[in-house]
Amino acid sequence: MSDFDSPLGDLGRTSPWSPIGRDARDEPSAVPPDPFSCLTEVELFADLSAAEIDEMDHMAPATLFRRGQILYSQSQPAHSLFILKTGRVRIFRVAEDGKALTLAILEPGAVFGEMVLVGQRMYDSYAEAIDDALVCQLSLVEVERFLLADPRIAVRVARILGDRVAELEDRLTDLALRSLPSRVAATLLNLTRGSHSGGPGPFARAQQVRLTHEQLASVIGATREATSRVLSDFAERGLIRQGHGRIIVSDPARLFRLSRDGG
Amino acid sequence: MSDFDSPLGDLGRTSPWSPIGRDARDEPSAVPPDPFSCLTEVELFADLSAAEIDEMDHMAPATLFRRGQILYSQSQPAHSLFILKTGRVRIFRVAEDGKALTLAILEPGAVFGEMVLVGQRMYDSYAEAIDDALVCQLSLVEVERFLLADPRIAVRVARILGDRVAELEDRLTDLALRSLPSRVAATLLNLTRGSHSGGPGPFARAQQVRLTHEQLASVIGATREATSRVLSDFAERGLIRQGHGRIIVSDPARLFRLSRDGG
DNA sequence: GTCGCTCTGTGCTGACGATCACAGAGACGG
DNA sequence: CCGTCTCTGTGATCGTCAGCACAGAGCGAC
Repeated sequence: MSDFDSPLGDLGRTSPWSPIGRDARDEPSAVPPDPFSCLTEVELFADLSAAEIDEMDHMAPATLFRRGQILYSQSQPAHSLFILKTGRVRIFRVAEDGKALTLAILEPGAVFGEMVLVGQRMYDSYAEAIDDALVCQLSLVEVERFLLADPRIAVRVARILGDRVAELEDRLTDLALRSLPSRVAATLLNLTRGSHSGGPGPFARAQQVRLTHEQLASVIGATREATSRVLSDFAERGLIRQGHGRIIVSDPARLFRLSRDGG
Repeated sequence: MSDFDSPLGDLGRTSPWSPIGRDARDEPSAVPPDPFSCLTEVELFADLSAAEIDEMDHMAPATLFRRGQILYSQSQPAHSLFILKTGRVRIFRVAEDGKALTLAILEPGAVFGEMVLVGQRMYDSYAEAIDDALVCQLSLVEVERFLLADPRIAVRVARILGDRVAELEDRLTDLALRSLPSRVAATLLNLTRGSHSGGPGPFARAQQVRLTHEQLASVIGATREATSRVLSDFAERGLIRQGHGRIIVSDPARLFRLSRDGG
């Protein structure tokens, strides 16, 4: 029951950052006493009154997922809206051969599972905690009652989806038209600026990307090896600095030029 | 004034299906006497009453764009919502080196330029008439007054954008994880099913894709030559039949298998 | 410390697809 | 019909990146 019934073969655990071998056998711990708000500071709900937020908070239990745990998958699809409180979550898909592509890396304050809001199922996608992550869930029923009825929120949903469309179009053209070095550069810049996700931070922190080469490769759509080679090159040229599991962008301007010149 | 002021170099007209050399120097003809409705049969407006539709129709002048004409571009961005009445339109982007990727091929009944609804500009994207195309335009001001205020419409906008997100995620994973033959197969299937776009037809016509290899290649994110080779192979295997500028899908089932097996 | 792990660097090989370069084949306009 | 265009087929070459294999490097645990 805890194993995937996905069409994936029984590949070794060497498969790069794909979910095989890391199922959710450990029950996510329901966070016991949590009278803290899941909804404040999240842009989606910015229009709600304090009373409304309060009411919804009671319906949104917080759950702690440990690093590596799967929040949902094909075999266990989600029927709720998620709000990421702390930690990071990645959304990804897996091909028949076990290779994975990361669709998004979410920071605190992000809302995901939005597809249930507009009646789509989330095709084949997985969500996994990158760090230990505290997540609030709103069941579909409440979501419909509260959100879709409210025009202000519907507009916000549209805006969020619009942003997502723009981002996906960017990534699609990058993948189709740009060289690997360009995509690495572009992705690094995105991930540093990416801390705008409605998070509580006043503005972007240090230009630091806390990902391994493997994780980054899965966002870019390339192998770990190729990505490592590009990053080493960038480091030699002084564009970035590296340290296990983190990459510091030291010359964003030059990286930006590189991302558009075609590498 | 009629030439692009984009960063594109002056490439020869050999460049594949990119906008160079095909500007909109011919003024689009305003269709003179057109008391016909732009909005009926378009799902976005399904919730409006007959009177409301009538009122909006008066604000949406129809314009005829000839095959090859550009409806908008970076240099001439659009600030309106478009409704495609007849003909086909493609949305595409162009990289610095002149290579283009087609983001969407729109059929009659499609609404585009939706990004203005949610406050984004349409980054770098072009729209071009594939055939002679009749298009209605709603200026941003009216759009805001009528649409965003109406919760029913806001929800529909969200739904359309949600569909678009799902489609883009599919294409992104295909491009990242699948071989060229797989993508060709998947794209052909998408384009035959794609005739559901709210068009007036009772149901999908013949399983026919009216595109040249070049046009298809630009959707897939590959070169014309590579695409041609794959298509020839498919034809030999009896999966499709070909005729200048059109491809008939004769064995969808086998194509579907091919699209998932990795080629 | 020292074992074990993940993370990173790097060489080699091969395959897929881009690129270049034509040649034949339909379509279309006079 | 005949010339011109666009569309398609196909060969040859070349570069990029995937795939594999392994070695060293940092980090945590005990």
